[in-house]
Amino acid sequence: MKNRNNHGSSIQVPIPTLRRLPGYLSFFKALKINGVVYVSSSQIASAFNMDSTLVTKDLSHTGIKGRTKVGYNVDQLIDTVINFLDFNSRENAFLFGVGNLGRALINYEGLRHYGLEIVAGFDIDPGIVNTSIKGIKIHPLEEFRDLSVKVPARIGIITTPDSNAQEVADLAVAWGIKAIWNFTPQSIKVPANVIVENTSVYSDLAVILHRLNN
Amino acid sequence: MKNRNNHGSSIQVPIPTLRRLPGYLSFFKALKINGVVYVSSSQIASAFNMDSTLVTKDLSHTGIKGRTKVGYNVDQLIDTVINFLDFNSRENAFLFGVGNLGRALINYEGLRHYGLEIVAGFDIDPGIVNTSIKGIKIHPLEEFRDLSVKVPARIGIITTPDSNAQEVADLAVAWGIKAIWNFTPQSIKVPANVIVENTSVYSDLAVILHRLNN
DNA sequence: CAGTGTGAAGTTGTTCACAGCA
DNA sequence: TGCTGTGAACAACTTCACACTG
Repeated sequence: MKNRNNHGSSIQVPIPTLRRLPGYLSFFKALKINGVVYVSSSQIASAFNMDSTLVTKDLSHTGIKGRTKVGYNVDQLIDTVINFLDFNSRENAFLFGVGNLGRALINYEGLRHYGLEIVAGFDIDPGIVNTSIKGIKIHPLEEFRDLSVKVPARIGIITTPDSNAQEVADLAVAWGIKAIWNFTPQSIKVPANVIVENTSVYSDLAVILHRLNN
Repeated sequence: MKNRNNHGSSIQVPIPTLRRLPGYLSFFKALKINGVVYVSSSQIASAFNMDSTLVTKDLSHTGIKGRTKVGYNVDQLIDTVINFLDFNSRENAFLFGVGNLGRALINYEGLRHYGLEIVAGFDIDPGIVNTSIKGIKIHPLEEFRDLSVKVPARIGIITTPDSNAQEVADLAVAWGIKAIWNFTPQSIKVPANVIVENTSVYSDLAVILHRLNN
C-alpha cells in the first residue's frame, strides 16, 4: 500500500522502513503479552536503540494514528502492521532444494504465521524425493511443471547448492513465478518483471566481522 | 581495515558495500571455475543489475587496483575480498538454541569456510543436550559459564525461541561476549560496547510481499 | 576507445526543530 | 508538559560526468 502526501501524489515506502516493521511487530506482541496497552514512539525507539522520530515516520507509513501524550494503542499497532505488511494474507511458495536450510525453512513455523505457505518442495536427490516434511511433499524437480499448475504459487524459494541457483531460477521464471527468494550467495539473472530478493548470511557475517575487527 | 582518503583522514566502509562484497566474491569464484582471468566492473555490474561505478567504488574500498582496458584479475579479487572481509581468519562462536534454525547453521558448511567456527551449542531441552551435531557438542545452558572459559569465543549466535533471546543475550554479555548475532525478530538490549547484528527472514519477507502487492 | 578512478551532483534516508494537541 | 506529526536540515549512499591510462 502506498501513502499519499499532501499534494496527492504517491510516495513509496522506504525499504529500510519495511525491513524494520517486522521487528517492531515482534516487540508489540511481547508488550501485549505483558499487558501493555499503550506505547510511545520513544519507548519503541529505546528498545531498538534508534531515534524516536524515525519510529514515528516508520509507523506513519502504515497509516496508524497515535494519541498525543498517550502513544499508540498496542492492539491497533499489531493489527495495522500485520495488515500493512500483508502478513495476514496467504501467499503460496515453492521450495527448490531441500538441504539443511530448506528443511529448516519448512520446519520454521514463523513463515506460515506470517503468511508464507510452502506448498511443495523440489529436489533431485533420490534419498529426499517423495518423502514428506511437516506434511509438505518433496517432489522430483522434473515434476515441477505439472505440479505447479495444480497448486500454484507466486514465490519461489531457492535453497539449492549455489551452482544450481540460476538453472532453478530459469525454470521457475519460465513457468511464470513472480518473485524469487534467493538464499544462495549467487547472483541470479531474471527478466525485469520478476522480483528477486537475496538473503545471504554472508552479508551479515561480513558486517559482524568488520565491526569486530575495526 | 579502513581506507585513507587523499587528505590522510580515515573514512569508513559503507555498510551496503560490506553487504555486497560477499555476493561479488561468490561471483568471482564462479568465474574462476569457468577459467575467466580478468573481469571488468561493467561485467560484474551487469551480473548484479547495478551501476558499474558502484562496483568500482565498492572494490576500491578493498584496496584492489584494476588495469585499465583489462579489468580486475579474478584470482587477486578473490584473495583481496576474502582478506578484506576477514573470511580467512578463524573466529569462534557459541550457538544458543539448537532448534531447526540452530541445527541448520551447524550443518551449514559455508560459515566454517568463511571463518566462523561454531565451537559449542547450548540448549535447555533434555532431548538435545549432550548430543553432538557434526562433532559439535550441545551442552546444557547452565554449563555455559564454565565451558566458555575453556574454548572462548567472541561471537554468540542466538537461535532460541523469541521469548528467550534477551535472557540468553544477558548471559552471554555477562560472560564477556563481544558480538551477538541475533536470529530472532526480538530486539535485544546490550551495553553500547557489544555489537548486535540482527538477521530476520521477516524483514526480507516484508520486502518481497510489499513488492509483490504494489 | 574501453576500461579504471574520482570529485560533484543527485537521491534517498535520518535527524533536527518546532507546531499542535490534550 | 509529554507526546504526535511534519517540514527543513543534514548525512549517507548512488549515479553522473569526466579526467586519465595503456
